[in-house]
Amino acid sequence: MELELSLGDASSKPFAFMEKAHRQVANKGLGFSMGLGLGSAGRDQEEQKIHEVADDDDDDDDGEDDDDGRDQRPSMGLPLQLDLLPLAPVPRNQASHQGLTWPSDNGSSEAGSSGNVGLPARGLDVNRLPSTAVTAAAGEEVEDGAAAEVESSPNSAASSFQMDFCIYRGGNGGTKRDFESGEAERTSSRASDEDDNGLTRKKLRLSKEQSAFLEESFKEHNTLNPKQKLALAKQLNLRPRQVEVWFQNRRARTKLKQTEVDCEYLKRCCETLTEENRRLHKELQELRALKTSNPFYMQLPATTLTMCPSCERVAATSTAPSAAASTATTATDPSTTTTTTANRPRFYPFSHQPPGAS
DNA sequence: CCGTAAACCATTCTTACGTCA
DNA sequence: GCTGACGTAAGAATGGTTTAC
Repeated sequence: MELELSLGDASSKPFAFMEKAHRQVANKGLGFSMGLGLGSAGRDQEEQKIHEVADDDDDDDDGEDDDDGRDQRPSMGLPLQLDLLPLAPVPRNQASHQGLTWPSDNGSSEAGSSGNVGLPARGLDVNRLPSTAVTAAAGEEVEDGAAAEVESSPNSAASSFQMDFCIYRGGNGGTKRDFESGEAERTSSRASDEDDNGLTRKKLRLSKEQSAFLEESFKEHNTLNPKQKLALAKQLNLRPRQVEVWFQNRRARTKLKQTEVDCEYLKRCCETLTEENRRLHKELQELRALKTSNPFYMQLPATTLTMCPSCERVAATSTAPSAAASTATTATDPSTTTTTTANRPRFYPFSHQPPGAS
């Protein structure tokens, strides 16, 4: 589990997707449902559709995949639906979303266009290039030397934050996407190993402020459209590629954590089913033994087995089978009489309360 | 069918941190 | 208590692949 970082006050309105999630809980009463696609190869084999609703843990945002059609590939196999009760609803993150605005598809919201919007009010502007670096970057991209100038104590968040924004690539290490982004390219740590003096190592990590802001953004949308990406990059003074990569890695972490949760749940299911199987085997042996000792036992037609309305089990006693069946039939609603085998209730001849039914 | 963009995935690499001699 | 080597977890970044359009 991760600690959530909070920014600003805690009185902000919950995010839209959380409201949606709560509606789902209210309407369906499902807190956790999971489908497993079985029988198909490749990625569909492990296709999982997870909706973990109202979970305060930050790895719960898979529901946001609904925003993006990519993850909606239908499972090829027959899905196995598993449901869990909803977790105790905890007030969703206490973080403020002040200033976090998302550009719509038509670009109506220009979150990053103004220096007064969003993080700059919290001091992100301090991470802009120092004057020397800006000067160096005026005609060309900032050289590694500029980053070396500002390198300071790694324990200082502010200083590292500033440094993060001052590390730029020398200009030849960009990927295709970096090139296409047209942004000043920050150096990767790999490239930075070949420093001028070979002694300094550039910081790779994003600052806490940047990560927190990205985290908040991820809670809002776990995928980005190009405009959102650009706006975030502009707000955080990062390359769009960095924002893209951060979201990709964040989705991967979310998926990994969810997979771990699913694995634990399936393990418990497996244990339960194993126990059920063991119990049924034992029951079958007892029935066979009983049949051997009393050949007339279990000669009743299936239509005489009646569902007990209280425990939803077939009513029966260890007394004379015909009498028990007839009394049970007359004592219950005839509509509960079981005649099919497709949904045949379990038969517990030795106790009214099924094992483990507590 | 082909090209492109976006997302995913596996992997590498860096950094921070804990442990221990 | 301090220090450096070492191991490890977390996260940033990369290249290849898949998928939708």
